[in-house]
Amino acid sequence: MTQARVITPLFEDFAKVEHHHQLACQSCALYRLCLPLGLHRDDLSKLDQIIKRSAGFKRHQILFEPASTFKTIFVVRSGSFKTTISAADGREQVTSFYFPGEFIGMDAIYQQRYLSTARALEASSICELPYERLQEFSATIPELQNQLMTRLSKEMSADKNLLLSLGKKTAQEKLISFLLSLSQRFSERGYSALSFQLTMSRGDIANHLGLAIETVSRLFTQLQEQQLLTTQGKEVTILDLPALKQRCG
Amino acid sequence: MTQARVITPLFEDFAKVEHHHQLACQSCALYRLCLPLGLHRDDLSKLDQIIKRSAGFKRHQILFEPASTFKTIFVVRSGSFKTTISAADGREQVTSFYFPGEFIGMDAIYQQRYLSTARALEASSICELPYERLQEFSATIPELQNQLMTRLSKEMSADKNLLLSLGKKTAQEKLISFLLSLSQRFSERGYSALSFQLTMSRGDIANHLGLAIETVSRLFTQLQEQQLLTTQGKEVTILDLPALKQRCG
DNA sequence: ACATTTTATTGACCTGGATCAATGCCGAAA
DNA sequence: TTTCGGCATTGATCCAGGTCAATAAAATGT
Repeated sequence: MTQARVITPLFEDFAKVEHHHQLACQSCALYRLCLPLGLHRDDLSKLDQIIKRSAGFKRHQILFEPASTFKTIFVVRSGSFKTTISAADGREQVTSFYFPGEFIGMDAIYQQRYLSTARALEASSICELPYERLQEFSATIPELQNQLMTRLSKEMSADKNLLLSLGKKTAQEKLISFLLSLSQRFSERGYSALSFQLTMSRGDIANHLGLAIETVSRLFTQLQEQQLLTTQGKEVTILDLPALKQRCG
Repeated sequence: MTQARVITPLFEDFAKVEHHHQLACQSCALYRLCLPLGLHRDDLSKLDQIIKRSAGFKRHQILFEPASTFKTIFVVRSGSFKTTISAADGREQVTSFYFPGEFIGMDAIYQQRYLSTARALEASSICELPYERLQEFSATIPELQNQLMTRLSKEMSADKNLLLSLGKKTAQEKLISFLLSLSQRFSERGYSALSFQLTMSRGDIANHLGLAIETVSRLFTQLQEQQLLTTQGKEVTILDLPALKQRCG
């Protein structure tokens, strides 16, 4: 709870955006993490004009589903999202979590329709990038094209690392790898690397890592007993980062 | 063995390439599956000039490793490859298999170095696409840029589907899904969808699917007992495709 | 503030697939 | 054609993590 207070200010920065939908990229708190990074001033203002800043999403609200046709890549502006992919019989796999500055929906470019379902994990807002316009712009702005390819490639790298986790790691290694990846991403966003709020449920984490909820719960208990971290509900505080890094495989 | 004879002709088409390294894309047997698809005649000949057709790779030969710096995207011309990603302690996960017309190394764009190791599964050959030149060309050939993004997105889709397999499917469902994906890809390449040679070992399959070799072996036996397919060593013949599709989850 | 629902924890027990251990098979080298 | 070394198959046993069941503790709505 003490930590929640530390985190609040920046979340509020992002949240303010909801009251200024047409806030320019240049003055966005996410600038250095987001698509426009490295673009020239005038290219940026062109880009600015095609970006639609969308109104807020409520917890559990759906951003897109496999049914919907692909037109847009989404960038998280505030809050967080998860994507899930479904088997024919309804079993779901949580494929990724997305935080401010991250792109959602890039797997839809091939096939021109979304492969997964994206849902808000909390009150969140996004920017919409119309993919066709983005493509047009890319022709004249090489740096934009480069950014898009890099983003695709980055998500692919993350997916391949998750494949390694799911295929070869023990339950404890999976959870530790996951927490370290969150820690890394939070710290890139200016939050503490050692203490953060999980915006997803235990169920989401378990599903994402191919584990049962009960196993995740027991692992948290176990990691606390080993003095590696502490939890209070959704808050995680890392006590021994080096030890965790050493145990993630 | 009878089937091997059916398959041979096309493999030979691809193999001939090794004796004509500078064969133009326009006359390549893979044209309709490959990057140049949809490019105009003159754009294509420009692209042709930057592509290096490489000499043959032997079975187990390494195409690239994580140490090597990224300069090139590879396209399989004949044969097949696997990529593996390693944990700190040496455990490896086979992340993908690649067949003619498929792109290897796209996860290296972000970070500008290869994340994985790529090895030939059999005698194989490739085309090298220098990434920087490709980027330059993309600026003037929108269709090329589109093709690249689509390829990235396609591999990402495949990875997400594998995540679903690894995270939520039973051993049998994993193997069936894998075989159906191979069947699909072989048929796209003009081979039989119902009878094909596995170019990878049981060990590679097991590793890829997060299973033990013994489990894969038992599953093949089991699927044969259920009259769903037959195997003779590396050759698989699907007997009941609808039943398999129904059992893959 | 209270009731209701959802989410998390903990314990007892079970099982799918891993591991260990032979044995069989096939292809390359001589 | 024989021998050798890596693959593949099959059986016996084991265990990490799943499932089932009961609380407990948060969220959420009224």
